[in-house]
Amino acid sequence: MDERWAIAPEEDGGAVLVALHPDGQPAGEIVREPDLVAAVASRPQVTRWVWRSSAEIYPRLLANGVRVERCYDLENSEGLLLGHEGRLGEPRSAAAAWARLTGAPVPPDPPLRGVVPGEQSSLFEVTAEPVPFEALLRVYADQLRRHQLAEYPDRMRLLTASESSGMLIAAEMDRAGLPWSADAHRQLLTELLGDRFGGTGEPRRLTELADEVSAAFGRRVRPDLPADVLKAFKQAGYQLKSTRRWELETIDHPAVAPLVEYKKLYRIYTANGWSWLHDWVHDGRFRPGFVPGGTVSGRWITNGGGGLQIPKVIRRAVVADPGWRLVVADASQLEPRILAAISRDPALMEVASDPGDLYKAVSDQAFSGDRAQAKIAVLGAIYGQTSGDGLKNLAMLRKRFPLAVAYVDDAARAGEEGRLVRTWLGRTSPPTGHPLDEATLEGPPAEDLPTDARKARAWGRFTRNFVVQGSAADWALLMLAALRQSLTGMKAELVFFQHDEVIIHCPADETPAVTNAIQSASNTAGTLTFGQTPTNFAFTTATVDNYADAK
DNA sequence: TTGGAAGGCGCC
DNA sequence: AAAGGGCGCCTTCCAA
Repeated sequence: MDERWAIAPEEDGGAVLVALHPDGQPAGEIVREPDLVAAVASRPQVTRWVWRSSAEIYPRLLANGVRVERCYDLENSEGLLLGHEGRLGEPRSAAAAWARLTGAPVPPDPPLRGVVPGEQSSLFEVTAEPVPFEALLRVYADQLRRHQLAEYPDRMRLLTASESSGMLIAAEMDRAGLPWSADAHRQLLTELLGDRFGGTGEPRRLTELADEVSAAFGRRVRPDLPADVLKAFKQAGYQLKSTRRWELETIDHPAVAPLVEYKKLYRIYTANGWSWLHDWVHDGRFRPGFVPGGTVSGRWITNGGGGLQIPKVIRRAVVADPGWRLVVADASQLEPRILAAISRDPALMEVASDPGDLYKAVSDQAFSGDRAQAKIAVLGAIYGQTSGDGLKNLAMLRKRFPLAVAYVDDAARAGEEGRLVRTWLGRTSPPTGHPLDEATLEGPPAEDLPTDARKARAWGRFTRNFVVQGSAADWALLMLAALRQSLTGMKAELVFFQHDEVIIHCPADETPAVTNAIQSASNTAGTLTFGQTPTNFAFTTATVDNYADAK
């Protein structure tokens, strides 16, 4: 019933494959077949395919109408195992893993990015070094052994299995695409930005706003040059540190309003304007190129197109096909609920057992009904707030939810002391010295602390957030896998995923079943990931024709 | 010409 | 209320 096979493509379109024992050893003869797609399609009894890389194989299967139930993605799992072993950043290709097993020189990974807009993502697809099939089998067996050495082997197995499942889902979502109306998008752009000068030039509205800014200063000022803007304000008697919106809005000057509006529209023009539409939307679909586990914390990224940063105002262009609907579902206040589950704080779990407004419930417990204060305190604890009311409120939070606050405080201390932290399922933070810490630690205003101490603090804020954000990503993978499972046999398709939100495109008559599937996937994921806890991972679900109507 | 850093802002 | 976590993308600026 749990039948697993290893498979590898050959250059001529064929494949080599073999049945496997549970310990990864071959359970029969290695066979060669002339057609990879047929080899998979003719073995529906196989419940898990072990392969080097889903990106290498699965798009081809999907293009030929073949779906698989589960897979084990060797290179993705190698990355997770290396991370757990404190070796994040070492090459994770099958060739590298094989080289480490044999003591040969370890080849570096091929670069991750650089795909053409609109094409399928292609991790390791182009330049991956070939590995003998036997090497693949050996690496697999060794990975099974390394799972056993993990801090929590069962959780580690769940992690690699669910992220492998994420790989399948990513490929399926990219194949389906997010329904996108180019006409609606163009109409929206014209409403917001006006006609373009000469048909393809700068939009009229941007020109007008730039003129208003200049008029307010009494001289020509280019709003997209921060240095120019700062100089102009200085001459007008305002000493600003930056031209960030929140700082601009603290002063009273006639240039502020048109400037802020200009920035907003300029951003839409450059990031999601006509050229974006041309590059990224084809045949009524936007295909972002999802990359599961693309960030160290396990959140997904997209391979170009800014797929996870679609501005709210642009969502008007996401339109269901005729007779179809979009079921838009997002997990309510996910991160505090995750914190409840991982810290096992009884009071916070009690609060999180209610699907209703969590911040309201916290404020009833600890902030005499002040929801805003409660929200600041909770988010401050998760993010590592360093100043302001959050600190004062943190004391209150600590009193009522001691285990929850201690959990993130411990993670912060671990980071400050240079130790690793892990998500619930075992995804592990990068060691200090990872390129990330240089990037993270620049910046903030000079404190009265030596550089080293400031860096340690910043790294502590990172590890503090890592355990919550990353465990949320753990949960999301299992939720997606469960949801995919319950959608099999239906016409409904998963078409979008963004951290704590999913969109399913389905025929109108399937919407009740889809809505049920989401809540049950959420419950399943909660128990599978964290075991039995009272925590409720509530979803708010909206059935709409247009994404912009979802909230 | 190209590549990286910095400024800024979109999403969660 | 303050500017704390994770990202991507576009721009300008500057050095190679």
